[in-house]
Amino acid sequence: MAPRGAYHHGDLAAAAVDEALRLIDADASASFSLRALAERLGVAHRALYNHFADREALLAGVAARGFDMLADALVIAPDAPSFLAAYVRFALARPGLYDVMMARRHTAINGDPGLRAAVDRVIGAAVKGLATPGADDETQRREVMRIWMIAHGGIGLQRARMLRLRSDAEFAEEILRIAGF
Amino acid sequence: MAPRGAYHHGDLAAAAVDEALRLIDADASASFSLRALAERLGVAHRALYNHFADREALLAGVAARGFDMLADALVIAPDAPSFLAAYVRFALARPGLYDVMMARRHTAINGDPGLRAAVDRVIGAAVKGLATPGADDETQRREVMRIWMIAHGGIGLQRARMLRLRSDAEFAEEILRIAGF
DNA sequence: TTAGCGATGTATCCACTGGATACATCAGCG
DNA sequence: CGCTGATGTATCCAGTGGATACATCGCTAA
Repeated sequence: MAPRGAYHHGDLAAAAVDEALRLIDADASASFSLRALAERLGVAHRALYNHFADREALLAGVAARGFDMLADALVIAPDAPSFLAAYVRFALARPGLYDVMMARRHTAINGDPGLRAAVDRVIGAAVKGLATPGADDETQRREVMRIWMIAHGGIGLQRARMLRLRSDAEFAEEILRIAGF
Repeated sequence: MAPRGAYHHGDLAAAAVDEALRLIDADASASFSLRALAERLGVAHRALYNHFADREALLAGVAARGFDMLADALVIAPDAPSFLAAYVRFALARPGLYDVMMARRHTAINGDPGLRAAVDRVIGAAVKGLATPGADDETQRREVMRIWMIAHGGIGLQRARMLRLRSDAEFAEEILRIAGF
């Protein structure tokens, strides 16, 4: 909307999402305060409310950007095993962001068109990246769900250290075997 | 420790965990404040700090109780499909509690002996409930991980409405097929 | 050219939160 | 029977998300 030297700040909405991503990555959770975020942007904390209805709306913006980045990481996977590996790598590299993405509720996803579109990009990448030629649609759909469940569940359990594995590297190897690759 | 008419309140620690469970179930998240909890117990909010170091310690207590209840729900499952079904039923019936259980970090689980023991009860139930006779230990271990990943991941994706299924009932049916049962 | 309007940002306030410090109460043991 | 340590209370604090009122200034229409 405001490409260059626009008004007071430029494009505060985008800058806020950028900075929020940095803060989230920094301590692997979305525990930052709006005030800390605003201070880093050199702006009164209330200025953010001109672009986001509330904290939740800002996080929805962060989630949308996260799904976009995830889709970028997934579309280049040449086959199912590398697809799964790329997904796991993304989630373990940016755990705070992954949490924000996955914590968004149904209403948020369907309410925010940008967020919905980004999620759909990821789903599209999954359908293509996990396609098994010759299988009917129902089977393909189920295979996407199966891999996604194993990936998402494995990530959560590994992060909670419930699997008793020695390292993330060992986990990355193990999950491929478990998925049947 | 304080069985009957003990001191001022009786057993505030246990009562606090009970009441926290109610609040968590009520709005499907652990968003309650210590003050609201204390008020319901008829006690100054600071009294809780005589039993829990901080909010996180209280939630660790809640998580321990959650794992105990989950283990109770799992040990009676006669075979692998009913085990999976029971796990999913528990998590979808008490989403707030399930989140609290799964959000506990490595340090919390290993630091609190009660929590650790409760987690081990669940793992023990899984190993028994999912046992496939005649398979070697490594295979059994991997099968436990596979089902747990599918269950935990499926639950998370279903709750975020990422799977595009019509209802929790449909999900419960679908996940059994996906697990290969 | 300029008036003023709407978008953006600021100043200040509020109720509420988790947590800290200091003190009061009282069960049970010597 | 008096002391002590466990338990609970009173009060304070800085920090939080959010609200209301106002200031700034680019853009557009006359």
